[in-house]
Amino acid sequence: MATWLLKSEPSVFSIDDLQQRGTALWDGVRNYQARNFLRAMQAGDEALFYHSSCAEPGIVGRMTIVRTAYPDPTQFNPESPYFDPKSPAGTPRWDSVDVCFAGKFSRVLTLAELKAVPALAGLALVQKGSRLSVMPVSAAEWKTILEIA
DNA sequence: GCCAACGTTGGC
DNA sequence: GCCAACGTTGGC
Repeated sequence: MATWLLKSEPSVFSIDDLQQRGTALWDGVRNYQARNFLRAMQAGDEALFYHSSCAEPGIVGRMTIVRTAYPDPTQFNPESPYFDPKSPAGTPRWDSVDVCFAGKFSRVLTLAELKAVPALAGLALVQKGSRLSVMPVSAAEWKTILEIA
C-alpha cells in the first residue's frame, strides 16, 4: 500500500465536501508529473487531503483511493474550467481517480507547522517553489504526520 | 493583490 | 534543442 498527498482549493472542493459526498472523483489535475502519480495509485492506497490557496493552508484529513486512474471527463467538457481542447480523444492526456472520505483531523496541520518538522523536510510540499499537487508520501512521513495530527 | 517560482508553448 | 515569453500556482 502506498500513501499520497493531494491538494485542493477548499473554495472549489474541500474536506467537508468530500465528507458530505463520501466518494468523489478527483479531477482537474493538469500537470504531467502529478498525473503520473495519479496513474501509479492502487485501490486501497491512502492519501492526505491538503487545502491550498486559502487562509490556512494545511493538511485537513485523510481519504482512500477506491478507483485507479481513468480518463478525467472534464478534459472533454467545453463547459469545464479544466477543458483541454488539445487532449486527443483516443489517448486522453489527463486522468482522475476516485477517492473515499476516511476522516477529518480535529485541527489543521498548517503548512507553517509542517515546515518546522525535520522528518518532513523531504516532502515536496514543504520545498521552496514546489507546486506539485499530487505527491507520494513515504511510510515514515505518513507516520510522522498522523502522530502530530 | 503581489510576486516568486514553476511548467508549457512556440519561434527560431 | 534552446530559450524567451507567457500563464498558472499558491503562499503571504
